Amino acid sequence: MSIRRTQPGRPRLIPTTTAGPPREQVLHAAAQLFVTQGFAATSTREIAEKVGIRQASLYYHFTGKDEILAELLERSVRPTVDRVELIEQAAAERPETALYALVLVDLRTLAEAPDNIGVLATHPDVTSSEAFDAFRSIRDELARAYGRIATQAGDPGAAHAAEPRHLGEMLIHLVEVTTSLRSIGVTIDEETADAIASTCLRACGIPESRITSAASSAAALVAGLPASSHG
Amino acid sequence: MSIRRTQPGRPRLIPTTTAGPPREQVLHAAAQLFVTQGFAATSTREIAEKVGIRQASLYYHFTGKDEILAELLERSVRPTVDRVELIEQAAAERPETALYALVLVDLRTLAEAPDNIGVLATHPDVTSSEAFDAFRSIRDELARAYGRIATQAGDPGAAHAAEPRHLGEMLIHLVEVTTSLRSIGVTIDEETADAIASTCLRACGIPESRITSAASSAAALVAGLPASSHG
DNA sequence: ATTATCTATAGATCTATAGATAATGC
DNA sequence: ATTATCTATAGATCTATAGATAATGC
Repeated sequence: MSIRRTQPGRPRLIPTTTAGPPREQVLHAAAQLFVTQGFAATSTREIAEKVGIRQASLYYHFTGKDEILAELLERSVRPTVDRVELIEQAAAERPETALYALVLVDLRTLAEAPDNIGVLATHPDVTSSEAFDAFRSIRDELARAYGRIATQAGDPGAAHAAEPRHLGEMLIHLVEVTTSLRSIGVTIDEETADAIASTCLRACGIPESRITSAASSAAALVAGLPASSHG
Repeated sequence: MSIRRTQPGRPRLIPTTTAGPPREQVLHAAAQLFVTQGFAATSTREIAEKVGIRQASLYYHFTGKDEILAELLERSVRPTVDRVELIEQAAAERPETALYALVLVDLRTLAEAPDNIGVLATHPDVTSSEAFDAFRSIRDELARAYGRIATQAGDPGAAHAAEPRHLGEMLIHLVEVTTSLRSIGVTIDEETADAIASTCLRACGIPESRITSAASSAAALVAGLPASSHG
């Protein structure tokens, strides 16, 4: 078998050092810059420089800067969204187990996403531009799922009984501590994940005894979920 | 006593409708735009338009866009920072009371700051540009204070014993749920503040009984703090 | 004289398009 | 022919400065 010397297409001025398809190289470079500097503050020229191609060459792979970010955003939630329906089915019987499981799954998604792209969701560029409406509605649906499950799991006639929507927003925020920790170099191990998940349940007013049992049954529930279809 | 008809200086093309000194008008308009769209995505022209002056007129009040954001950032933490030293003195004897009090003070600062400017601290523009080094070092010192107090208050030989710096970062993040809630229209009442503060202590591994007593003594401690010197 | 605006604009971007070029694939 | 780059650039910004102007204050 012969080794392919070069790729189709005009060669780059600076030969590629990174592996992988050019589109992925662009996403990776853009992610690093967006996460650290922000979307609006990052120019297409910077992205191209990081990849090692000319600024205009980006437009062969993407219709524009917006499309690059849209793709990164989508990837930062897909693994969670793919599992949320199955988890919510479990909520009817054991809501606090479902909540714990949802938190674990979301934590893992954020912890494993390349370049810590989970932070992008809270960047103001994303929350203000229409270009990311599609992502925002996905994330909104996730927040509502959090709110529904947490409302079922939480102390029923308690004073804490916030609106589901608010509860959902709060839980999403708590889970995002993952991205804060990652950005200062902390790796999220299983113990940390359990501490965060427990904190989420406590914030919903769920008593300790139920948290402990939720933790073990959630671990089983998560282990039983099918892998995400990355297509 | 006669009413002053006009102000010194050339009149604006569009007569001012908002009260207050022009510098404050600029800060207010910029805050609204920065918070919703982000710093990099907001042009000086947009700020000027919102104020009702010409773009170039901004530069009479500020040396540039950076200075506007720097001032807003400073205002978003000053009330907390002004009180942190007194609170930390209390930590030597009753660390969990001090931690609860610090969270309450910080929550109130974020809840009462105009235009929800507390969100700016996490915007990527702020965390990446050297122009805001001064703010970042203030906020860093606050995070370290959180970490020190929480480490004193937390379960001493527990497995949770994270590094003080990480603990501080986590607590800062938890408190920032305030800005998330404000941005979806929730007003932070006393009950909500207590729920958040308790959650913070729980996340540090402090048992319920000590949280309850910390809550009441912290309320007294906070009430006894002098007002911030807004100069 | 001082204050706070205005007009006009230089110079530096930045995004996206048009069209050429240099590889491989058939 | 197809693929993936390149060069060149139009057009639209955007920030900040220079200098004029129209008020009040003394």
